[in-house]
Amino acid sequence: MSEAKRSLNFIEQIIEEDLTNGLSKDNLRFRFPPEPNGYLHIGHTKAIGISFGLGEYYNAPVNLRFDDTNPAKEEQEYVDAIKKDVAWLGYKWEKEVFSSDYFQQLYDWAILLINKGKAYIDSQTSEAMAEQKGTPTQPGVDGPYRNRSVKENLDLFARMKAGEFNEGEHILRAKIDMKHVNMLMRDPIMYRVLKKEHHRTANDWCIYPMYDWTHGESDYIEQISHSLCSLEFKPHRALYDWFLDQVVDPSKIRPKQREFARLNLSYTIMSKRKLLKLVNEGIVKGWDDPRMPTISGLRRRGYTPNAIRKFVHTVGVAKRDNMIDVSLLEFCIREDLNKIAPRVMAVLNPVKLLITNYPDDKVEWLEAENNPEDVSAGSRKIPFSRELYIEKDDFKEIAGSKFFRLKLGGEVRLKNAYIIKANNVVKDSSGNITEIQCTYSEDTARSIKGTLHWVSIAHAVKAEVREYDRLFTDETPDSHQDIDFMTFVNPNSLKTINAFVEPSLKESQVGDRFQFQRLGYFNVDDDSNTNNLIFNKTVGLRDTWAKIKPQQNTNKPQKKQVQQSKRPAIEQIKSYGKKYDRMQDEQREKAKAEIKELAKNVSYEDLEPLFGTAVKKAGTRIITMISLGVLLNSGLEKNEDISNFIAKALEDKNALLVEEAKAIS
RNA sequence: UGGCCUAUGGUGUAACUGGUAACACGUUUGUUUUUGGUACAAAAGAGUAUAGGUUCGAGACCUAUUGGGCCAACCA
Repeated sequence: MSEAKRSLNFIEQIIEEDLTNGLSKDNLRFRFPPEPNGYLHIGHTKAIGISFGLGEYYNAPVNLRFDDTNPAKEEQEYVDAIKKDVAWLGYKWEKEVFSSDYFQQLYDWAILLINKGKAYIDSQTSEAMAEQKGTPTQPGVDGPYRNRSVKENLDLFARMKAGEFNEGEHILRAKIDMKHVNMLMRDPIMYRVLKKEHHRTANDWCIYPMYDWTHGESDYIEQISHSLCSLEFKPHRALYDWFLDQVVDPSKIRPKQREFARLNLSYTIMSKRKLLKLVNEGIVKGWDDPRMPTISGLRRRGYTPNAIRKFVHTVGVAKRDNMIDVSLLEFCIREDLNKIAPRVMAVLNPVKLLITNYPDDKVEWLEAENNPEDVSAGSRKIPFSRELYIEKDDFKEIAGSKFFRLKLGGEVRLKNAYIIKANNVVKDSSGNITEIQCTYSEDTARSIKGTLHWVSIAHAVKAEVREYDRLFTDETPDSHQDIDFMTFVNPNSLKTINAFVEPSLKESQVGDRFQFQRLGYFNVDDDSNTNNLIFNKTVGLRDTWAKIKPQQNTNKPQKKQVQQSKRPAIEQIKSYGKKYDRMQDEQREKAKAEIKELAKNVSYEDLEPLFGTAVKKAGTRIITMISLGVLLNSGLEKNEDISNFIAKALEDKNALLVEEAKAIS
């Protein structure tokens, strides 16, 4: 399509470069390598979208590889769930493979390394080894077993495999460099003894390879050309390459690891461990609870694969940390559902409406369009009668001119039906409205500002509607070092509503998606059946009326501001300099006061470099002048540099600068 | 007292080998509308972390700072 001018992300640029440097397009191959220790979540969709997206773009194969090297945490249940989720997203993998498929090859290569003197058996406790490892700022030291003979290493390793040792007694380490600046290169562990049953290899092995030893070699075995992962693996790249160096055949494809920034979504957590905690502690009903950011949760909530793929694409790929607003996800799902979801009517919070001039026993089946965005969706019939439900929110006895809904003496259109006028209300003893009395008019051609949805009471079907709010009340629940993420759990994330829906919904099936007109998008929950209809609210409609109404819950924590206040005073002052000379008078006064306050925490050494600021950058020179004034006031002696700076400013053509200079000269 | 990564509107991503910043979301306004939805139109919002330098010209190149992130599991 319009690919020609499309700008490439940095990974695509790397691939294009490799292609122009002689890599054959046929050799392009990718992989998505989840560990089967939990369910996939929205964060994974980025990694999936990148690798599988590349596969689609270049028409190259993509393997689905389960990185199952730790039998203590991995289960078949997760393998099945992951396959289901990836397939549901609409991606097709070339091969389904497992790291455990390569256990024998990995073992053989390990022996090769031992023979080359590049690996040895260490027999210390993990504490002793950790101590020798040093810290990021301190080099490590060699351990006592580092120079064991090849023969002894071979013998010990064979006996490890044979199950002669208990967990923790011996491990196999690569022999690299205990003083390396990269801690991962300080003789990393390749194999440990683990007497656990593996979900695929059962008890065939009692030694298991570590991630670093496994990953690059697996990529190489599969001849993956580009191995894409998230940024936290950047430090592993050196080791990835080192392990590859030991076994690589130059005539074959040598995989390249490249890293991108992972996806962060506001108000949600992405850690599998923490997600598991929500499940285990019963905060949610399971991995597929519609409030969960898991793919299965989103699916149950009513999200479409299209919407999620669109979202991932829109988010883009780069290397800087990001925090994506949930509103973008919501936009993507609305956009998709708007095109495909049939429109129906449902009342969630009912109040009775009586049409006094409509015959008691009359029922009309009125024509209703199924989807204005899609004429081929056709139409259906809905029943209209004397007694209806409308939303409580859609009626007010007295209201201003901005209220387009029903008020006493006012007129409104009932969607797909007639125009009505409210004449009277009936209230109970405590003043609640129990009935609104109206008259209707069959002249529907008139133009009327408001249109309401409704259901006929006699025909309405009862249904349970589950409305969800965000699971956490904080924008970044798991990034507070002193506060546990569980304290931000929103106690009101689920609201169960007894609603009334139009009769055509009686036959709806699990998974069906609808737009409840004027309310939002809903789908039929997995728990639903014909006798007990249950809907999930996927997402509300965009609601400009809600913005007009006064709100209380929208004060977002201003992250940027918080960060800014932690910056050194001089940095904050500098950022004022950029715009100072362009500010409105009032703003400028405020800024000036702020600068004077900040300047109290600034030393002369901080300020001095700014004296050299280019002439054209008047703003910076002004804020420097103001800060200098504060310093002089608190006892700083004038020196030659200061005098020169002031003298030069006095001759400047910027009036503000001259003014500030005069003030302190 | 280390290494690596990173810094562009409120958010996310762009900007071909240097030519003063684009797209999407969000925000605001208007038009259309039997959904306060959708669609359409428009507006506001960034001197590209800071300072210095190279250059006729720097978001891009150089230098020095300053934020932020990652790295010490027999996890992946």
